[in-house]
Amino acid sequence: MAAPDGAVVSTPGHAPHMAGMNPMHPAALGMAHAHGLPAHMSCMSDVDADPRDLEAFAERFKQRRIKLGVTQADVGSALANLKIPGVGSLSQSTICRFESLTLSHNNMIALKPILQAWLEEAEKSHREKLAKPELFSGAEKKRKRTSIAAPEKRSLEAYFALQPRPSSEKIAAIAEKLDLKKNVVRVWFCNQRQKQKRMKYSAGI
DNA sequence: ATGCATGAGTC
DNA sequence: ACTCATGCATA
Repeated sequence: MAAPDGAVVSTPGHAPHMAGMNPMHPAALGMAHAHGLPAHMSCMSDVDADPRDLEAFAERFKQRRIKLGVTQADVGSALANLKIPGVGSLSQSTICRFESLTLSHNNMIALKPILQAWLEEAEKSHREKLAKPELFSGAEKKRKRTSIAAPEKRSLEAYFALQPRPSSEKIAAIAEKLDLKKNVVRVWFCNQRQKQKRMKYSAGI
């Protein structure tokens, strides 16, 4: 259950990505600074939502979403109906991560205005519940998810602690040692690094 | 809710 | 080859 109704979606098999998160992303333009902070930081960014606001919003968002009896997946697909330029649908995963703040700060800031817009629309038309026509249900290619066993995972974490960015050669060596595909190891390191940058556990915020 | 994966944009 | 936003599949 993905693409709601091949409307704004350009590529038939894939939802539009939010290509590069520019500090001036169109979707993030509507939110300026809503707090009365005395600006005296060296670098001035128009779009600076501090973590408190994001945290508060994410929480209210989830609470109201549930109040409306809407699932994370519902929100994701409903976003396409907002017809916001450059904004298509999102997955349950992303909505979930937004609510739990497990996204990068920049990602949170880019998504906030979009989800805020949806929330307002949803609460406004609370009475007139619209039926979503589920268009396709074809049986497509199933991606398989490799599962790294605990022992291997522990080794990877140990390597990561020593060297978060191993060279290609090093990755190959690790892969062979753990009997894993080199690509699996490479992706694991990428994901591990990305994990460190997620909002909730990031230091300095 | 979260692990592994993809793809666009960069460097 | 990496980062970043994002998602399918699965626990």
